[in-house]
Amino acid sequence: MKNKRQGKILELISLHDIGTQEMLMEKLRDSGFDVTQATISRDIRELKLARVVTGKGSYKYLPPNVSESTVSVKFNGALTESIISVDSAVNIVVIKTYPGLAQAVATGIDAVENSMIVGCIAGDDTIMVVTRDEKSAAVVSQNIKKMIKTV
Amino acid sequence: MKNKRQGKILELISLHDIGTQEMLMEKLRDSGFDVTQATISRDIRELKLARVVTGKGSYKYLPPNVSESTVSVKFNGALTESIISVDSAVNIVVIKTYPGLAQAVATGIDAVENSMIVGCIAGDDTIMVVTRDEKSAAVVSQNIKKMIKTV
DNA sequence: GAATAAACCGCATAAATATTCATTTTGTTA
DNA sequence: TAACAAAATGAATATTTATGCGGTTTATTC
Repeated sequence: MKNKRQGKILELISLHDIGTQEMLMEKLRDSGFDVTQATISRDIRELKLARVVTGKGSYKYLPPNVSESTVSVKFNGALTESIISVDSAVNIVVIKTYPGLAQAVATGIDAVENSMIVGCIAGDDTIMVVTRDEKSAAVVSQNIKKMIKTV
Repeated sequence: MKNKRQGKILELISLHDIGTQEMLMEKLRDSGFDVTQATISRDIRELKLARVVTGKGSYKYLPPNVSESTVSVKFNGALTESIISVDSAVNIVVIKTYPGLAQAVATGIDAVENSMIVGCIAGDDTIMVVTRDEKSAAVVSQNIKKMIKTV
């Protein structure tokens, strides 16, 4: 029963915008699954669902996605050692590397997928990272600097 | 104050595993931001953070996932079929393509001359289009997305 | 089938988060 | 600067979510 119910939960949240466990409970009951909020809370933990803020400012459950796995990805030491300097202006972070290594480092930055980073482009020894806003640029720049230091 | 604080929040959640707003409140206070849980709740909504279940079964705040705001499409048009996603930040539009195709697509974008576009450069799989201002970036980004969809 | 253990789940409640309302702070215009 | 409007915030509280505990069901082994 539990498996079917959890399958139904995944189906429901992908079909509708469901913002609370109570709302989910009602939908589940419509589908013949008569459970309490407590059980749904446990299901959500087991399914590793995320509760996110939508564009409209309301809340919504989402299936597990890249967000979790991507965050754990870290730079490896070799890459951070190729970085000479990091600087930022407005919403752009500029990273200088030793000649020919920019592509490799940029690949690493792409791997550390981060919602603050819109995208990045690399030449031979320079990388430009476009971030969502000025604030993000500062954070990203600072994070990269920290990574350099800890290596 | 609010902006700095929210920037700090982004920094804190990217550096530590923060599972509750109360925990975040303590870290913020350590950093000199003396605010209440209520304010943090509002910040979280504004920053569109997500609360996700970690691998260990605990909870954790994360920045919003890129995939939410990124349009990823696969289509069968001449140039547009090589485009994976379009996004923008401030006055820059970033277009991701399949590997090696960025140059070709960029040539197409240059061809579609537009007074809003200052210029663009292309790497291997990423194009950056610099526009006059923020509004232009939104328009250009929107137009490209439409081109992808209508093909 | 009986005995035992493990998983499941509801109830009640604790813990965490969101929101209302009143106040203060900040920004704007004259 | 004064007067006003808008934004930001805290305190209290409502709402939502997580969990301890005990009962029940399910699975396993004899």
